[in-house]
Amino acid sequence: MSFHPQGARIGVLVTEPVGLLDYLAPEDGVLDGQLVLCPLGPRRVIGAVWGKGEGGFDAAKLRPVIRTLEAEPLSDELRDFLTRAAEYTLTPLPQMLRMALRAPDLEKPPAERQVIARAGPPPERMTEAREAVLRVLDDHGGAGFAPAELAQLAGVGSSVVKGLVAAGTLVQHSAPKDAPYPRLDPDLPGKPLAPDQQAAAEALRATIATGSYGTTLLRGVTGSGKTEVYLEAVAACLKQGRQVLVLLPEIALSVEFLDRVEARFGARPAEWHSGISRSERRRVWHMAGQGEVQLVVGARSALFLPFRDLGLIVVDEEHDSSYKQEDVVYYSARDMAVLRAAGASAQVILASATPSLESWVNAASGKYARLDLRARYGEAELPDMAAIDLRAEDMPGGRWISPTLAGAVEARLARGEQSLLFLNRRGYAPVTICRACGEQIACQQCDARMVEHRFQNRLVCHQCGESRPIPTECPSCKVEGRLAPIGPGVERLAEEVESRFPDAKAAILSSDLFGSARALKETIAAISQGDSDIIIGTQIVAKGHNFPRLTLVGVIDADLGLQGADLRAAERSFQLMRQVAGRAGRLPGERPGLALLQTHQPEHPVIRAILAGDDEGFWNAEAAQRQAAGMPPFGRLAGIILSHPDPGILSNFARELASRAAPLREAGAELYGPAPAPISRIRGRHRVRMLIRAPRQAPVQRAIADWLAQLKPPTNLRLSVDIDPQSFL
DNA sequence: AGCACGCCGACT
DNA sequence: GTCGGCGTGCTC
Repeated sequence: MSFHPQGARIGVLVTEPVGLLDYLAPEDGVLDGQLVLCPLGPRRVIGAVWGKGEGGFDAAKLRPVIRTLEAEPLSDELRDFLTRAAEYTLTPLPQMLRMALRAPDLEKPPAERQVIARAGPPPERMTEAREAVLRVLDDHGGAGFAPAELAQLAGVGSSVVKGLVAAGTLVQHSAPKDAPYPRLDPDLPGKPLAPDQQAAAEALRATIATGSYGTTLLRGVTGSGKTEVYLEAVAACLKQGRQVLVLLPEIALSVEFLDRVEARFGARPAEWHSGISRSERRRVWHMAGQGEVQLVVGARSALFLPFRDLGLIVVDEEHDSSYKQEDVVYYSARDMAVLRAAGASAQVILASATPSLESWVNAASGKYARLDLRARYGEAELPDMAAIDLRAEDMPGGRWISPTLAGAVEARLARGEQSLLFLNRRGYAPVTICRACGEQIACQQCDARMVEHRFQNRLVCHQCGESRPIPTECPSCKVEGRLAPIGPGVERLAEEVESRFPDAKAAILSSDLFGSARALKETIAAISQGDSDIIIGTQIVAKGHNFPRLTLVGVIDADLGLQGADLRAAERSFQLMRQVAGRAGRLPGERPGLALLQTHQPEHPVIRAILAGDDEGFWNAEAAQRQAAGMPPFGRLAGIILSHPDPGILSNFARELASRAAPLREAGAELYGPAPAPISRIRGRHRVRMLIRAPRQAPVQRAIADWLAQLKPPTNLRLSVDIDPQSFL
């Protein structure tokens, strides 16, 4: 971290897209990483000192930095991380800096507040009110209360406090508003651990002791106590005096988590997410830089906090798709955590019951260490599972419930138990075809077929939400009355249930059929009370609702997620099927629940793995398939999205780009597209996308940068690059 | 990103 | 004749 004396030429990274600019160091000089206020045209902007100046700019035109800001300089570690993250994600460095400077009022001096402290002897005239004030102060060890706060706690007016200050008993002075966080005590005893938890905790403590980088995949189902285990690693890291970051996918989880931290370490950690107040945000940011916060619990953006000495990052529920940011900057928090930890000589713990394939493969190859926790007592066991081979069933057209499944439903009806029929397809029919000309009605904006929603009497595009009334004549050949719905959605399935089980009470759970979350909740509550005999649902039923009398789950089309262009289809399908099947419960003293999967390919590896409850087998099969296809994590993908208000300009530019793919090919990468993006138009901007696939070791980022540098995009064209996209349909 | 400059249409 | 639309270009 070098020092630049006054008047020296320095490079300053500003958050404007212009990026690195040269300035003259201000009076008293500056350090690398220091935050400075700079003149930029008529404006004043914040930047970070980024080494010596480039030197290309006319020395006579250099302007001096206005002043340095009162904040800890960004560490070499953080600046290095931002640089590497920018290169990895192909994000402009200024935008990366923006993420690291997400604290309010950086240009202002540290906020202060007035606090009261004891200063002299008791006042000559003591009153009841004055005694109350002094008692409160003494009870709290003379802690720094604000005047109003103190008066309120003592149950007196603020004039009493003022009077005591005037009498010299108390003194009012200013103190920094950004107070350090209460110390966590890692020496408090943790919960007693079972032997396998103990062993895992010991292994994690050993990785912390190395003081260097490493990543561990911690596998454990809900209830296996993985939180207790990684809290032991947190304790070890805190004992070393290093900071810890715990990333959680949802804020909702954090309240419970904060309580657990408090129970374990005696105080609450700092929080960082979109819901915290301005002043709290500022406090966390500054305290992270000063090393006055030991543990931050946060959303993915917490990865960009200016930690002084980060020793451990825990990514809880590492497979969660919300870790992949897909709006302003495209990045995967899991990958960025590893990147940051590598530069900070910190450890990473990826915790999950169902790890992503990426992490699983990294663990299998030895790149990550791996620890497994078994389920604890009291966990629901998986139901009995079996496939129904649809090729061997009598399935007349327009029917989707096989005789075998129907028989199982009848049996539950007879016993007064509930059945769940799962079909992950909203609406009545996914395809509407013209029997005269063969036309399938498609969305005009998207490359997708319109889905009939009979309750709303409309055709709806599930990509962009466009809808129109159901026509009676074919939009292509204009023939009347030959349009026919093909295939089932939950609404159509409900129709079949009604005709086959006329005496049963059925309920449909589909996200589009409820106006509000509350209406949905009420329906779910009613079902839980046993109001329905047969529940027909899309994937919203997978989300952990508990239906106590539900003993049968029938998956109408287990093949649905297996094919398709999306590379994560099987991965998601596996997790979804496992979750749905898990809804089938055991009644007290009865046999386990039953899950039946209707399929045309019972020998499919994914189906077999689901039936066998064989995670290991599934991930092996999935890994082999992705490897054969050269898909992630064995190959690399990048998605390019181009948008422009004018479709003509957009497609011309996209074609131009596509025709100059030589730099990509030289790096071993292939370019696919351009094709209309899944959402082909957003707020008046047309969108197309391209996909790049490359071998794992190929220098993709470099190749893409070279490729894009060939053409200057027309004004108003927006281009974003998504390295390692999660979905690319 | 802002902010200025600059070059063409509908108003006092 | 001017006010103002937003395309283009610059900021150390």
